[in-house]
Amino acid sequence: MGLAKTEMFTDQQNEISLFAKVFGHPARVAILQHLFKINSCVCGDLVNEIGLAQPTISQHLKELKHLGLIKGNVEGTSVCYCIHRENWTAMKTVMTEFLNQDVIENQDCC
Amino acid sequence: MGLAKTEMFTDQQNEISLFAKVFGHPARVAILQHLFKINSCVCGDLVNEIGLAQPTISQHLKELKHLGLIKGNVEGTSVCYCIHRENWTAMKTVMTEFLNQDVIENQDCC
DNA sequence: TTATTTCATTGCAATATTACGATTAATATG
DNA sequence: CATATTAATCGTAATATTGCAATGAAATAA
Repeated sequence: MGLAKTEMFTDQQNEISLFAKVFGHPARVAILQHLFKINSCVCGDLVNEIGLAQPTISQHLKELKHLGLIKGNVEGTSVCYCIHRENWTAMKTVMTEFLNQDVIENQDCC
Repeated sequence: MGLAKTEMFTDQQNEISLFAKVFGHPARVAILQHLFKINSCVCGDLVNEIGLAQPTISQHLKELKHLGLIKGNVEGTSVCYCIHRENWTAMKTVMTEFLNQDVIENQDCC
């Protein structure tokens, strides 16, 4: 049914999977890396930078904004985007805790 | 259309998105957390533990195994699963580098 | 006003994902 | 042997995702 049964899982598990899902497309990874790299707002050149059509980029930006990872500000006829640093840090805490579950060596039994 | 244009992105960007995608479903997050929690192999009770049907769990396990994050070993009529700790650590390096991009405060311009 | 620019939205086609019933394969047990 | 147990695979339905052409909305420029 193409539909995750979220009610069977904890809020934490659903939150982790939502953050992970938004990173699950290379275009969104590329957009975020570019925003970090220029370390300020980007106005307009993301379409040239990434190489997908303008409506496609706009859709990816919408998803990133919906999760709160970026901010968008209208600036004349263009819109400036940048990382939402507070929310990024909060997301990082959640994801890092998941990734850092104890990895005890020589406990493998398979 | 329904298909990511991976050839437009770097290997690193594609790798990050592949790891993220597998974490993009709460059932797979729950499976991994359970494997870490018991800190050994689990034989069979994942279906009871997670609450989805057996073919569904089997499919999620297949994806985790395909990415190398878990190991499966046949043990009589059942199969034991556990975290592939080496590969988990390698994955963690890639993901942590992505998450830890510099977050410099007071640089926001929007 | 009439372009022009920039980005969002709509609508659609192609593909992917999720879930599970039915079945199969493999091993164990009586 | 026959039967149970366990998990993978097949097939399919429902839904989600991706990508873009066409269009729309809002601000600016001529």
